[in-house]
Amino acid sequence: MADRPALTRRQQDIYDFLKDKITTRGYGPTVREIGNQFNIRSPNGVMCHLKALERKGLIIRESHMSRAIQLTDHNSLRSASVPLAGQIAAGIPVLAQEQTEQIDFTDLFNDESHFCLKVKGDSMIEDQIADGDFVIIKKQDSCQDGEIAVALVDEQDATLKRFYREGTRFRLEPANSTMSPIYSDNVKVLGVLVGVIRRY
Amino acid sequence: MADRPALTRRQQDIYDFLKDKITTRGYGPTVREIGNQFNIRSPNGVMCHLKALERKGLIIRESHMSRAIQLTDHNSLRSASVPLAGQIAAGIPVLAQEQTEQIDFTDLFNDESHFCLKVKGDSMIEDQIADGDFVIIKKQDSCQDGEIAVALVDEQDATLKRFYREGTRFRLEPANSTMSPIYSDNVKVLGVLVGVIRRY
DNA sequence: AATAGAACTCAAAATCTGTTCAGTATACGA
DNA sequence: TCGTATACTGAACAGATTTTGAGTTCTATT
Repeated sequence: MADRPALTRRQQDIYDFLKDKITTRGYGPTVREIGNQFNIRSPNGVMCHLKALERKGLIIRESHMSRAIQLTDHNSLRSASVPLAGQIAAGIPVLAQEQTEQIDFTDLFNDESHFCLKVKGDSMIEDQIADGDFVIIKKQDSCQDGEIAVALVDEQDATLKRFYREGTRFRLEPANSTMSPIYSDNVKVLGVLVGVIRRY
Repeated sequence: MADRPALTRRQQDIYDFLKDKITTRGYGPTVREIGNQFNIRSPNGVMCHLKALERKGLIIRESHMSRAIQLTDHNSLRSASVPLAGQIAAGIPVLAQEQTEQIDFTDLFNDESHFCLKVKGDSMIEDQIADGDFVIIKKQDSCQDGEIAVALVDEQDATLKRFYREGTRFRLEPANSTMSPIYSDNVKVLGVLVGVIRRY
């Protein structure tokens, strides 16, 4: 985005404080709260900094309104979204010049219904799930045949596999032709795969 | 989490309004702003709702402080993080009973320096990047040999490949044994791969 | 019919808050 | 040395804001 003028050490500290309060608490500090934090006894001492931050484009304030401080880059830290620049391919690649679209991944990050597991091993490699990947699992106690699920086998071992019902027993099929399926009568589904995240 | 008492229609509307303001603007509304939004002429009419929401555990307020409304589930929507429940493997799987750790993916979602591309085709399939995956690219105009990068070839075609310098020319190598590398003198790096996200 | 809770109106008090005005001190480049 | 920017103190004002108390209306329940 726009490159902003350099901040002084003090201004940076205050900006960080604002950001922290807004993101972790949900509302910003008052002028006096900031002063209290940094041992500035006069509200005007703080006003001076806020004006500097606004002048330099880091925050936007609504005048005469308490705590009405917006961070100009608030949206970038708010949700799990990134600009979608287009598609990219092997033979005929496309890269949109200006990315207008934003793609949102917040659905993968719902604390209530999802959890995350780090993958160990290559048992799902043919489904492009590699060692070290993080899988996002939606909690549910059943799933359909063929879905990739986290299942607890014999009340003991949890594993990520494709899930199939075969009469009374279950088949847990790895996506790796060098491995064999697990068969068991005692399989409990913990959740189904809804996402994969890999970091480089 | 804890299941909360049911809200009335009105309370739900007001809660949604609070949530919207806090997440999109960075600071919540005042009692009067809420009243204005819902045509409640008296601040006390709003107070009544806020007290109900606090009693039901959806918000926490600091008394006598303006806009000092916290959403109790603020953290769950704030950042791109999910509980990390442990590791999961083929042979010897581990699933932590209680997930204490939270794993954070916000680093992948920095609007300023990252962008996202949807992958088309199977040219990187052997690196477990499949058709339809989203790749997170960190903007930079150079990269090291062997890194996976988005590169513009002949000022025309952008492509995701492993990047190698070979004297004056460049080699862009697909991770697919059925495909051949691209060779060109005119290659411009747009960014390097830092993450992959797949949704099911 | 009586009771209770939700959802308000109106008015007023007690705080909070942002803002401004008048100065002070320090560092830094011209 | 002068001017400028940063970083404050202290005091005071005007307007915002939360909170409370006293009632009213409506709806659903008993």
